[in-house]
Amino acid sequence: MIPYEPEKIETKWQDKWEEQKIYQAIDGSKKQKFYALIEFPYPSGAGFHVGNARSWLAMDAYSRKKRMNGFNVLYPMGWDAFGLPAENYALKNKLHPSITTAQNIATFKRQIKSLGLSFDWSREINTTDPKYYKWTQWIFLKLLEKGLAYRAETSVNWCPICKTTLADEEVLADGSHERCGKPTEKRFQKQWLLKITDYAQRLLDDLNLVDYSQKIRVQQENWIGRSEGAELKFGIKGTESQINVFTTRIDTIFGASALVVAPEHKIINQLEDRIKNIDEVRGYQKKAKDKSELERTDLAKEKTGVRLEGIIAVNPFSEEEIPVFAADYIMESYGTGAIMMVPAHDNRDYGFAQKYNLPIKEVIAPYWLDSKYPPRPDKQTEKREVVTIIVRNPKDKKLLCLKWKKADWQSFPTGGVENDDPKTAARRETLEETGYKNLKFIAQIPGSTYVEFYRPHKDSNVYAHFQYLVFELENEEKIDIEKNEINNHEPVWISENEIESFINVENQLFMWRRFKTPDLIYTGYGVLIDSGKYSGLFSEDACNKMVSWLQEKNLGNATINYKMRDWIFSRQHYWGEPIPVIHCQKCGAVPVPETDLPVELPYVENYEPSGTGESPLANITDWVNTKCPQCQGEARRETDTMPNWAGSNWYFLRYLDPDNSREIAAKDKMKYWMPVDIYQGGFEHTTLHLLYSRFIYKFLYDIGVVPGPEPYAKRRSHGIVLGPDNRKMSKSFGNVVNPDDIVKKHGADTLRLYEMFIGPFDQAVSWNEDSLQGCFRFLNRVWKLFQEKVKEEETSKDILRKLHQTARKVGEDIENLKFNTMVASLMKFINEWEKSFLSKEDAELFVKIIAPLAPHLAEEAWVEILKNKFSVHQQPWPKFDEKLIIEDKVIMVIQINGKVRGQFEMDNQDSQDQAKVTDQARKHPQIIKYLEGKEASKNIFVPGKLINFVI
RNA sequence: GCUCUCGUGGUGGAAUCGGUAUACACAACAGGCUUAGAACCUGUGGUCGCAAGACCGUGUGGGUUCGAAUCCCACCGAGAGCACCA
Repeated sequence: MIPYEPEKIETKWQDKWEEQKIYQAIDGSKKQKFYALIEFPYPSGAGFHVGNARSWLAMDAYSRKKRMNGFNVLYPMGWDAFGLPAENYALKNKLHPSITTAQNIATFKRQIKSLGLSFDWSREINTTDPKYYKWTQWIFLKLLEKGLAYRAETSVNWCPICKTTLADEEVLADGSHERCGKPTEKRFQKQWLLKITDYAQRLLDDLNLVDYSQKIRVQQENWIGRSEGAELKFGIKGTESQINVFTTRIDTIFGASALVVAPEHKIINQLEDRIKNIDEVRGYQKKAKDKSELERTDLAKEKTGVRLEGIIAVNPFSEEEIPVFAADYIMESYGTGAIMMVPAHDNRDYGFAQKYNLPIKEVIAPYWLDSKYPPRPDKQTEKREVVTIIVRNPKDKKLLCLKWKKADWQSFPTGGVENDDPKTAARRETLEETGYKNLKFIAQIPGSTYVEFYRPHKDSNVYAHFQYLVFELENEEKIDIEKNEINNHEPVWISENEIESFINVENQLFMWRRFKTPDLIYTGYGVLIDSGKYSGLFSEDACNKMVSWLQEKNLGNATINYKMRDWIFSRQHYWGEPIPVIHCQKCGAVPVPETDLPVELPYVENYEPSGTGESPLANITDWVNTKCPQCQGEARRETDTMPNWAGSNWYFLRYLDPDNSREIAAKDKMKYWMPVDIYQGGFEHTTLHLLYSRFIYKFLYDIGVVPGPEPYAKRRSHGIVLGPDNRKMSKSFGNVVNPDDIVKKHGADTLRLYEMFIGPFDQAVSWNEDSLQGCFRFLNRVWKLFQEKVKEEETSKDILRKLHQTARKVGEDIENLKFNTMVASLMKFINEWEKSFLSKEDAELFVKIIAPLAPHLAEEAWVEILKNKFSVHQQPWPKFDEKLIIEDKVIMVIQINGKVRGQFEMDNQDSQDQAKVTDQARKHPQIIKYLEGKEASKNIFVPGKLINFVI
């Protein structure tokens, strides 16, 4: 037998695949296309690590299977080579970025080849190639033309170490720079911005057009952060001025005890003369401005503010007069930069109100609890003859009205303490420990599960929690509350519309009383109290009615706000695409004419950031000084460059037509290949690259360049690979695993197998080479089997069935990206194969299903051992035989009251027949003793699986 | 604080329209092969019991169900993302 020596076979086939170009995608083929995309890497100095490789390998297996399925597969690769890390690396190593980048790409390509990845290299792209970035610049010109790129003086994040401005997204939550980890500062500077906010709603809506995993979708939604609310005007007493306020909770307006504006708010300048303590206010403004990002995000920080003395706002609903504050917990950039403060129903407002001694007025009552249970030890419970509880089922929002008379409390079907059952007793004990003595009643709502009392947290409160109801409204018949002599034990469903009339009938708001003590703020929806004519309404209804009223009086309107902000598009760096704009004293910012593209990055010796806020390009006078394209006068080029996201926004289009010098890509090619069928990448790019590129693609769609509204039909993300120490693989931790070492030791196929087997593809996994052995062993065994367990005889029926079952499982698992169970099923199969043998034909089937995973071994077995024609990767994916998969014998399980008590084998056909199964099961020796002298009240039968006797 | 995800043997994990929990692999132990080691092969896998078998068992408590890792509620814990977002 020839031993398995991967180093010998792997390079041999890698060379042959390259030579024969078997992985090239064909433009405009008659075959159905399939575009599989992975995020193209930034070619870093150290080469890539096993974490990077994981998703490429997964998509490689996927692409290989799709090719075998008969698709014309495009699986391309390129280089996202612009950006800060390239520049930093080059600075450190005293080499020009273009040289180091080229070197790094060579390393990456060597590594990629050694893993046997099936990329189509004829379409390789590089974002730093002027022929490529010509089109990055072209897109910018189009954005400029449509008014989606603009310049504005903005507060930007500045990193004093890297001497550059940063996007919000590059600053971590603690205010440090994502790359260097050092604190950042705020600076004001003229910057280019892209109006991604114009696309906010479409970016949100069109998530419906694509298949993204739930996690990605939710994160994008949160990032866009749509919130619906109302904008309304508060008048300032004695002036014509008004303050615009945005709120999502207009239903709480009767509880507003102040207005709070951002320190930068324009009202301060407007009414400067009226503010009696203007010096104090100015001082506060200055202090707020000087605060670093770090201080402003400090959670433990107490809220500060300053009252605008002499300014009184008027609540348009209650006509109450309330003070106005400026505070830095209000963001100028979100909403209107002003809020109404409702301390009783907002945690931040509550903290602020306590500090400044403002009234806390509750206007929303939680409505699902009645205060009767349990009696508060610190308060006299009101005596009432009738108690009503309203419970809202959160699922379908139906409301249940329960009413019973005091006399009947003890007669509830279950639960009264009077007739303690063990569970109730235990509950009462728990309650008594918490300080509630003399408990009289623990009522169980009929049909619901039970009423549980517990201490929620911070041992401040005890409140009652009712488990939700399990009833369904069988018919929607209306119930006349007044007439209905409500049966004390029967629940009565009422619809939400009826609640208002119900309240009127009862006219008893006591039932909304709460358990909470005032130091816990209730921020949810509820029933309005102390809110004038809106009292008694539910929050949702109240919001609608209040907005209508505002519209009528022309005081406000329903509005929508987004958290997402415009995208700062300037960088003060050398290693990026120059922004194609010329600044002329006469004409202003003039776009470079399309015919002059690309604006090439000049070669320059000294490319260190200037640190003044200007890019190093500013020093190259003969490049900077130019003529204005409009007036031909003296002018200067824009010296800022684009962020590294610019080149990656649209790269997937360039793969379709990488050498096109007339357009981004030919229309027919885009029409054929787009959209990307599956886009696989890291979860960390969900709100950056993924959202940005969707925006740019939509823009290109609007100007008629691309054929559809969404670039990626399907997006999945993979879990990151952590180092053996469970930390993120990073050079600074020294836990980076280089695939080269593993390839050298065990071969590429072992690495490929292991990366898939290590754990669920979408979850984070830590690298642990213990089970790498198992994968190597597996391949050795497969190798041995091909040589020793392939015979010129027909495969036994049993093993053939298992082979076809495995083929089905492998195919399904690849489609569902469940690579770990795919490997497991292959391993399971060879455990069977070892006990038997396969015919040559069936061995070939096995080679095909293992080919996407272990392409080298499969090719060697296909060509050299089984003597077939090159290449296994161009064979059709095997069809499993439905009939062969069906087992003829099945194991039936016998349960008594749901517990497994025995099992027996029977014919698959008979196992579908309840009578036959019951009959056989009754005769089973383990079962007889259970059934003796007893009658099974019913039995549950699951065809082909089990029978359950209920005694 | 908010949003999302997750919690199963010594370990990575499998099983979710509710139906035999622990597939597959690693490690460990025992045995075989071997001068020896490596490699390879076989066996074992919660507790009690000689055994048949019984009982426990998927973070905790409760519920629904003939039957729950899976569905519902609460709690505890871990991870990720966002964060003074009105």
